[in-house]
Amino acid sequence: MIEDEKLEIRPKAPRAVRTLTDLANIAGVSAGTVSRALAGNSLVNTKTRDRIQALAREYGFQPNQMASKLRRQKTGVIGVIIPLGHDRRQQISDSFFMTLLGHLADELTEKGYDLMLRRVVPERDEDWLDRFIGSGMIDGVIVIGQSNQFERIEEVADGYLPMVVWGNHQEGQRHCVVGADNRLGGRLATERLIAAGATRIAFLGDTAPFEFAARFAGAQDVASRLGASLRAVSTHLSPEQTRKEIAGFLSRHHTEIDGIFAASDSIAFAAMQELRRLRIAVPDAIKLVGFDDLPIASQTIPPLTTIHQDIMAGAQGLVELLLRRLKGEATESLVLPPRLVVRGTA
Amino acid sequence: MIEDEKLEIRPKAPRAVRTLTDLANIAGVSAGTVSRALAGNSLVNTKTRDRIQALAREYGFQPNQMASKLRRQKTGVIGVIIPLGHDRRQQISDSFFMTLLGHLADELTEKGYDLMLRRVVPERDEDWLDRFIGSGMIDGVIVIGQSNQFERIEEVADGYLPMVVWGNHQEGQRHCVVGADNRLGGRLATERLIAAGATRIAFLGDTAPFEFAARFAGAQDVASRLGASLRAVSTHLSPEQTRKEIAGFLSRHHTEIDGIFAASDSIAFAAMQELRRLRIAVPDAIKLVGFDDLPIASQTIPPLTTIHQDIMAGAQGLVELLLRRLKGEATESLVLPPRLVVRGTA
DNA sequence: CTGAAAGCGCTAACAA
DNA sequence: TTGTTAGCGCTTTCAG
Repeated sequence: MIEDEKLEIRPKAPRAVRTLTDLANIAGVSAGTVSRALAGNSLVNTKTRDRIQALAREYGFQPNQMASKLRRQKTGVIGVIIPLGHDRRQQISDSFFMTLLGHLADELTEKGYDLMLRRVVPERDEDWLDRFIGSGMIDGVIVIGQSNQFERIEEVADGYLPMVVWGNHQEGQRHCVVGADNRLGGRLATERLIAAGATRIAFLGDTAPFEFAARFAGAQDVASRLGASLRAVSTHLSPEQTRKEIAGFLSRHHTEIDGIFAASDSIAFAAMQELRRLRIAVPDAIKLVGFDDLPIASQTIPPLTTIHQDIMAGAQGLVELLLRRLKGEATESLVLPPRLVVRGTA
Repeated sequence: MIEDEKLEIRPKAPRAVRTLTDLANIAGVSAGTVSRALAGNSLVNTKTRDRIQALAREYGFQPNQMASKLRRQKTGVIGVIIPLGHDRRQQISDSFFMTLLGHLADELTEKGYDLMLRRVVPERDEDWLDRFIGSGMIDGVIVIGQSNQFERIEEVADGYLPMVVWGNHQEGQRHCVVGADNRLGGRLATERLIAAGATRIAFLGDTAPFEFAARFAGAQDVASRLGASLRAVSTHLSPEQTRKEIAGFLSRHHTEIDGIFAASDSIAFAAMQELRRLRIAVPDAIKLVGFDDLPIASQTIPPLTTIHQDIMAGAQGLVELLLRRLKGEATESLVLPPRLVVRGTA
């Protein structure tokens, strides 16, 4: 008899205690009570609660999240999606977006949410956003960058509240966005170039994405007002391609300009390198201003004059607005003030 | 009567078709059939399958993943966890890790998995890894960086197969790791410094993490063999703190050295900046070699001589090994060859 | 304060 | 080829 019992018990031993019911049996209570105890529910006797929690720790028990999420109809997970729209591989602001992502992870963790990350190529999948939202895996979504998907995002926003987007704010748009005032940033950058003596300015960067378009628009505002000439040199595709296009433009047309407004720091770095290769002095022959203020911006030689974006404030804003939307509030967009950081290139 | 019926039906209308059963009712079949049709199960009649799929599209129906995952006992999600161990804020290789993360996202997506990201401070939560694994939310886990958690990871590896770690390979370790041969990288870097004329070398970086320790060990191998002196200048805590420590060391001791092996490119950049501030010529007075070969490394002035790590190959290796482990295979670790890239600093 | 019971929405035997 | 049925493991009324 004793042997039989052993034989029956053994097979169970290795798999330990996997379910609420397992633990309930050990504790001599019902599954419901265990559930309440583990949730810290005040309806349960303090003693039993402590006892069950101790047991759970002892057996390394953790409730199955899938079951819990299914039952409670919420997941505790926020989706973060990066559309790689106008560009196959990670676009220019890549480094910027990745830093933003890091802060988002910290911020969400602090608020008790998990983060599900997805990178998509919208061209390959029309329903990239609906699919993520409708997957039932996330309670809300943060979109990093509007890419060339402004319209798609607008459509989704009409029927789905818990979504916040990092990007540019357009007059009258329907989706909730957090981002710098790109147009103002463009103005600040261009004013600086002109103040430093530039009169013939080139804007370097893809003008298709709204963020960049706004930066260019800001540059136009100022250039036309202050009588400087401004031309857009639109780059395309991959970072390598961008680099080539910049190199091509500079080698052919550098004599026609005396100032560069780079749509991002990454582009500014590429331009600096090319200017150096061409032995064109920065800022003496050509002034240069970037955008983003990546950590590395202060470490180039000469250090890069650029427009600072507060990434951490951005991440906090995204999360805070999303949490409010999760509660059903319809929030306003948040436009963060950019700041000119004068260093050595203009 | 008719009014009553309306009143009962209305409230349901707005929420459209939310479950398999809803769609089954519309299609006039059973939930089981819908499930099979949507899964592309070949057991279902081609006609009904197409009809149901069309209906699903029409109504924008997507099956609830939580229910599916619970039922199938697998989630289709891979956890990616970044332990911030020896350091509160993102440690030195931050930029490197973030790039790795980007490639991981692409790689996992391609294999049909979703990615759940979590950053943790192990000191605050002893069970950081068990908790993630035991959450029931992920099928497997990729740990980015061993940080100071080598032992913890080893323990977990004993009882949990589907885990792969980015980091350093130690003789006889039990967890499956993917990473560069850091010791070899350290040797290559130091050989280069000495070949460039350095004889008194400083290693800059926190030697606590195994990856960095191995890089330092490689440096020791070479220094002792080739008769160069080598000292470790261990940095700590945050990037800002690191920067201060580097500045402190250099301003006090720069005359005592003629070569620097920086544990990462980020550290190398900080050192370059400080050297420049002190008006110490690189590479004339002090040679400098980094580690990682971040994209920006080629853009500093002078461009950084460094040890190249193939990040994409690393990401692919991590995912491939994990998928094999998911199938029950016990895989070997993967050690990637580092490569010296000679540029302008040594 | 605790137990019993009814599902959350889906999938996979098992029947038909 | 399709329908029926029995849960996956958890939470939460509703009783007691």
